[in-house]
Amino acid sequence: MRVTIKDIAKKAGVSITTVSRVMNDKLGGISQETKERILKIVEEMNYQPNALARSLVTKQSLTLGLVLPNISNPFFPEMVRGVEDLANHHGYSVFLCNTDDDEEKEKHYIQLLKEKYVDGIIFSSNSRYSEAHYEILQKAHIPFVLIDRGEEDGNSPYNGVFIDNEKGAYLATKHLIDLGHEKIACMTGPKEVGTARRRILGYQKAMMEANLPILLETGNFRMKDAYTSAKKLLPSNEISAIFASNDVMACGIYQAAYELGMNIPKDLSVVGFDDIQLVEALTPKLTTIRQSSYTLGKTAAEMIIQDLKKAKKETKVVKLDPELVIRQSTRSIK
Amino acid sequence: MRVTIKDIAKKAGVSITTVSRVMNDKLGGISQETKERILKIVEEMNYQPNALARSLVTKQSLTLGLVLPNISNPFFPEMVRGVEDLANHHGYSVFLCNTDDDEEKEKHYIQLLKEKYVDGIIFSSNSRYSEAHYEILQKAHIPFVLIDRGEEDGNSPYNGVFIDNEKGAYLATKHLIDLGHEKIACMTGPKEVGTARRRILGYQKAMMEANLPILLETGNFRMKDAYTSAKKLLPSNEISAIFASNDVMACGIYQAAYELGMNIPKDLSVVGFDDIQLVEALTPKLTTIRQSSYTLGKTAAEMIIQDLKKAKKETKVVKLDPELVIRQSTRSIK
DNA sequence: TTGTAAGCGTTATCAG
DNA sequence: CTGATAACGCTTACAA
Repeated sequence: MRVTIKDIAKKAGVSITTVSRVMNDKLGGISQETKERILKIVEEMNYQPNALARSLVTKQSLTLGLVLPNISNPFFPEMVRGVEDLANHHGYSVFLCNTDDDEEKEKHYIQLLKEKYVDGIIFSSNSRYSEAHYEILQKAHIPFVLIDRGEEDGNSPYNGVFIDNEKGAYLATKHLIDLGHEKIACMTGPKEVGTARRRILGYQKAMMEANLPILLETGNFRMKDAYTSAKKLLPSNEISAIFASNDVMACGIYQAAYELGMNIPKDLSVVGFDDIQLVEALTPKLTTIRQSSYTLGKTAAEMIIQDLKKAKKETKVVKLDPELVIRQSTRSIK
Repeated sequence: MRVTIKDIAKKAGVSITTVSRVMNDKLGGISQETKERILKIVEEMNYQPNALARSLVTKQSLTLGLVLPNISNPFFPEMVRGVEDLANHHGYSVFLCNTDDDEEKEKHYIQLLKEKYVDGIIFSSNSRYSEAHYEILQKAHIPFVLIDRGEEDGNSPYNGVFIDNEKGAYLATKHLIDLGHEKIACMTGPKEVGTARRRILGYQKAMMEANLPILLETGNFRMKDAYTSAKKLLPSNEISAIFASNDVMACGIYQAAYELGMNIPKDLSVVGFDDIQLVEALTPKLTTIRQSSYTLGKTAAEMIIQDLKKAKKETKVVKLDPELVIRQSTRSIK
């Protein structure tokens, strides 16, 4: 049996109330002497309060739920780390839930988290935008904040933290334009995915500003598809640069270029999006748009924890700025 | 206020005991009629039992703690996924804890997990083997299983799941030998790290069996160090193959070879270790040793959950078999 | 087939 | 400065 507050009280010859007070540093006013005596016994008996019992009465579990599609997707680990760091810093623990973008699993987890009495949920939903997900969340009556996905409708009625995807794509494209490129293709993600759409928008904006022709080619956010598309695209056009709307696709393009005997950046400049770790291992190192998923996670955790403290809730949406990281896959052709 | 068992009982005109019984499918014998009535009300009022309260009396939280150095390390996400999948399958949730290999944090988290009343802990400790970590765990009196790290002393007194590192290195080296290579170098990790040492052992075993000369070069498990070492090593020797004891170092070797104008696999065969995701994005694709971290996680979770069910505890150590994945970075020179 | 009541380990209220 | 005692939401003998 585990040591409980009762055991401490008995051994110290005081009431459990008193023990509770010293454990929680309640100002109540406890003589220095008893305080020290109790603390010593606590130490001796290696007593740790039962958080379950405590939460039952205080009505807060100091626990958050983190719901995301799949931690194995290289985008998420950093984000998780951000969440965990900040949560822990504020005394919160976090439950990790992988949904595989499956609505049934999402439902299941939200219910589970509710049973576990989490104080808040950080939620990254299915890529395909759907009100349904958020309804489930709403119904659970647990404060939540969306993360990464769900940016699409500007005036979101929910708390959220996102990356400014349009801006990122704009920066990437602008970089190529500034280097003197004119035939610049955009390898896109699936059109139904919000982040993919926003990136296309950013590309188009930059191209239109420079009065250059739009050239879209779909790669579905996948290495293989990007490889295939590039294999077709590159030989037939005089494209001198590609903006790949994620890094994984940039890898596919690297492969295609390699097989076509094209040198990057000599014959082809490439910019990616994400700045996932592997990108530094490529030859040449990939110039890309960094979206700090760590900051994303940290910000989301911060938001929800602050929210929990406040009485009056207000909806807040944060958009983080992406950043161009110039490495070796682009070159000036002026 | 949240709906409680009382609310349901009142609305259904029964005692809370009865409600509890239907919620838990206790055989007790409940009339079909009342059962259905209660279930309907539960549905209507969207009632979910409070797991905290339940755990308080049942003495089990259906919760596990997963303690690891850093989820951002590309080795872990898959492992986490394995743990989570299996845990969830058995109705367990998991708390994620990042320790950064810091002993203070480890202590902190173990205490926290104890407070949260987790039923078991899956623990991946500091690379440097130290009894201290395990003592802390022991003292918490929570069942635990070590994962990945801690393999070193064969007759471990603790439950654990590991990869057979020696065997993996042996397989890698043997593969190169079978291809006809004779001057095979081994790029090693830090000698103090157990996994690194075991991989050296495997390499040496294969080389000695074939009567070939040992050639060790340290790369510290890091890309940059491997790059530097390779840059020095490759020009001066007639090395035709390298076994890199992790994939990240293989990347460094790729870079060095590229800059030295050596073609992989024409001029140099390379085998890695880990099979991290990025490896398929390399050109040419890396031949490597796959250690299924997913299985690692899954097995660990399985072990601890089984352990929780049993009355008589017995220490168990599982060693998983690594697997050679042949891709395009090696070639026969017979 | 159902209900009463004790108890899980805490905190919070109120009294002294 | 300290202590009874109720309460949190649930499960589980034991009764009926």
